[in-house]
Amino acid sequence: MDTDPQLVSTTGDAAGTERIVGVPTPAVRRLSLYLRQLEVYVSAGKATVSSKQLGKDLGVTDAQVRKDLAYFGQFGHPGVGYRVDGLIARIRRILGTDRVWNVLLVGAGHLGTALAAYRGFAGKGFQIVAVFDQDAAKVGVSIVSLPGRRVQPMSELQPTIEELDIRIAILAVPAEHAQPVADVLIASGIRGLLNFAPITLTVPAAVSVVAVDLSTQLEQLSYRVSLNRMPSRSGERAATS
Amino acid sequence: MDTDPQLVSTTGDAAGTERIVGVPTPAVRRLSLYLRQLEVYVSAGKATVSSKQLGKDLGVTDAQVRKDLAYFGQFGHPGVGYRVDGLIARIRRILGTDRVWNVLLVGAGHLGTALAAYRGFAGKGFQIVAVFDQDAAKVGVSIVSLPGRRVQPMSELQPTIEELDIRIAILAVPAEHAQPVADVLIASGIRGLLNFAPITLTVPAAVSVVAVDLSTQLEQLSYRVSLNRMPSRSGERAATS
DNA sequence: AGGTGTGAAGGATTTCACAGCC
DNA sequence: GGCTGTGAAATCCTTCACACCT
Repeated sequence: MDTDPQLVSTTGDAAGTERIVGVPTPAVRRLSLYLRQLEVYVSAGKATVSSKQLGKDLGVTDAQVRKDLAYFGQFGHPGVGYRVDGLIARIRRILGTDRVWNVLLVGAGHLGTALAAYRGFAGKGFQIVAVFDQDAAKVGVSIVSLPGRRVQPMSELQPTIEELDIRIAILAVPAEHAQPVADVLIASGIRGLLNFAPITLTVPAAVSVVAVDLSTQLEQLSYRVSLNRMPSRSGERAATS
Repeated sequence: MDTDPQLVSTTGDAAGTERIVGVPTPAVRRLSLYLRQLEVYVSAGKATVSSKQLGKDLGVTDAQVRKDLAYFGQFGHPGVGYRVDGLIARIRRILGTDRVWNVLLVGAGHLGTALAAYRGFAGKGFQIVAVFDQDAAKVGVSIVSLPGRRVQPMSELQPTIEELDIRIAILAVPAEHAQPVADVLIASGIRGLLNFAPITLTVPAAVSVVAVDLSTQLEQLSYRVSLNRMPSRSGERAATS
């Protein structure tokens, strides 16, 4: 058996994600979309929505919507649909965002500072509460949008993680540093990593990694656009992702 | 039949991507990973690699690697493995990155400027050649890393797209602007969109969208980390993505 | 021995279609 | 009439296992 306790992490998709009882990984991904759309309904004052409507707005079949939700319980009302408020609360509970997660960011380069300033996390249950960088030149720089906080040196990682009870970290460092930094983060108690470095991280089984490789995403676009160029026949639906 | 020619685009995953003859969408995603890893081998001076090795480095089975590649042709040599250089060339050809794509960026905010400065695109076949913004205050600002170029007003979109033969655009604008901007881009000839706005874009069938929603990615992490908290039994592989 | 390519088997996910409820 | 929840069927994707090559 070559079952290392240390194992690999790939990009974009859960290659070996521990899957809970019978819930398909894609269903969990769609849950986030449902939530996002439901929040649109709230600002539109819509109190209730059917699987058909929700599916149409998201490019998914109505049966898919119902199945996905049914994996987690019975949230709907026959003849009526789903109560928007209630469903939002249920999905947040499922995703674990019915509370606020303190998030740590490593890497105060261009991408890192953009992420630190990103307005979208608040209200979604995530708050970047600390920023670290290996580069002494960046340490001490104050963080816009985090009044009073400054970029900290890596030496302060462990105490900060413990003090602020941080479980999730965003990795926005150059590829060469990503694995060693990940190792330190994990040793300091981080259980989930959002990795922007274009490498495959190797992490223990108890740690989750979600990878965002921008070049990889553009490659997928390139592939699809190249296909559409001289197609056998044009599809009837939009490419999505 | 309610088959609108206009249809929806979702996040993360190809909900309705036109799929070519028998190639699973996940296989195409992995192609990008294979390519990335093969480039690592090149800098390590490795001339040849087996599906077993490549798979191990990426957290994928060897059979999966062989299957994925076999969808596109016969690239390997029994008893030897795959020639690294040759396979890189073949995959680039398949993904359409055996040439350089001119890419346009809309949105010169925090994220947009970070993307414009991102070093990783060059060498992957992508070059950001123009940056646009609706905000008059941002227009005219010069772009670091694109000497001589400045942020242009939306009015110059169409001529620039035509002049530079641009097919792919990155959307880094606020959610409210994303759909209208996408519409203009498409009307001006863009065929592929990398969308960072947290909304589902509706686009014609001939246009491809790849979506990157940062909050959504964190939600997936939140879900997995929450699971690992009080698990029935700890898995034996790392969560990946 | 070591390795690819691939049909066949096995699993996972999606879609169908319908009973039951409002 | 409209809508959910859900077994069953269909489809899609991954893994097995082996013929064949070097």
